[in-house]
Amino acid sequence: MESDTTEYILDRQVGFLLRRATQRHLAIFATQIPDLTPTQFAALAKLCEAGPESQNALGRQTAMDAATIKGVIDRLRAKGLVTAGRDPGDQRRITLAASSQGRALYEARVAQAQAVTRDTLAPLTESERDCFLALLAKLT
Amino acid sequence: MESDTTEYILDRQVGFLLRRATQRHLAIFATQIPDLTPTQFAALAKLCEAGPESQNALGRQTAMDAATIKGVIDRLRAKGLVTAGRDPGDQRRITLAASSQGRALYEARVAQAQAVTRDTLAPLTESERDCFLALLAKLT
DNA sequence: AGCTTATTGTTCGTACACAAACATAGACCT
DNA sequence: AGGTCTATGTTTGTGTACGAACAATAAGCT
Repeated sequence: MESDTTEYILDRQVGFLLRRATQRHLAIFATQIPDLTPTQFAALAKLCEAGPESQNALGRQTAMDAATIKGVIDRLRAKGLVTAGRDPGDQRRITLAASSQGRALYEARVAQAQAVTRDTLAPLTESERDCFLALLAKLT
Repeated sequence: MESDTTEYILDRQVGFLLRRATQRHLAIFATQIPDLTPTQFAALAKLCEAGPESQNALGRQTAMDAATIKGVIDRLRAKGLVTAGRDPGDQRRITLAASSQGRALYEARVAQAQAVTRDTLAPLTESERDCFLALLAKLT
């Protein structure tokens, strides 16, 4: 039996499906939380949940490289949601913390953020959801 | 029993996992196919598999909006992989086709492109793979 | 102390991704 | 024919993403 190894079916490639699922997810996120992007929310959430941190360390925890986290933090600082100061013990470090405004906004949006995950997974049944998340986590 | 509805665990949100899985996939793609990006390859592949098409139509088939597909096609044209001409029947349309160079490059890379999907799904077992792809396709 | 190496943050260049506003061209309808 | 609606492509602006190169600082080693 000759299998069609030469045929490339775009719609069956993981990358393509991942891209489409991400597109849908981003649309859902933008609907639920119009005033923050997913990465901005992730950074703010980490600062609120885990406390002050250096910029690079925060980037590592939120899976953003140094160049990316910089842009995200710049925008959060411009919005007054995050404050920054030099670390007295290490002159290279910038210590970041959520401002009171940032914390308030975070707390006001957590419920919607959880709704985003719910809505994104809505096409799946309860058990499919668990299965999907477990498998997705393995591809990290 | 009080459930922690207020706690937001980043690492359990679909969006975060999708982003990380995508990051890993992009890294694998860049290793296997350094001379094209995933979107560029997708556009080229569609043109090779499905034949000439208008720019917007190609965008729809590859899940890119008009602004995005334009940039992708501009870069493919700059590399000489895609040729473009006005549609005689509809003066708005740009008819795109893979050049002979483009077709040759595509054929030389299909095997690697399939390896990308294989490598990306490598952490999963055979049956997990099918399950995952089926569920992922539902979130589209 | 002096040298080396690693870490932190910045900047630049490239490439998606989408919203919004725009110009042009077809299609349709009365 | 004239008017409306839709489709096609372009442009601009904002926001991720990442690689590469860089300066400043810290840490470790001899």
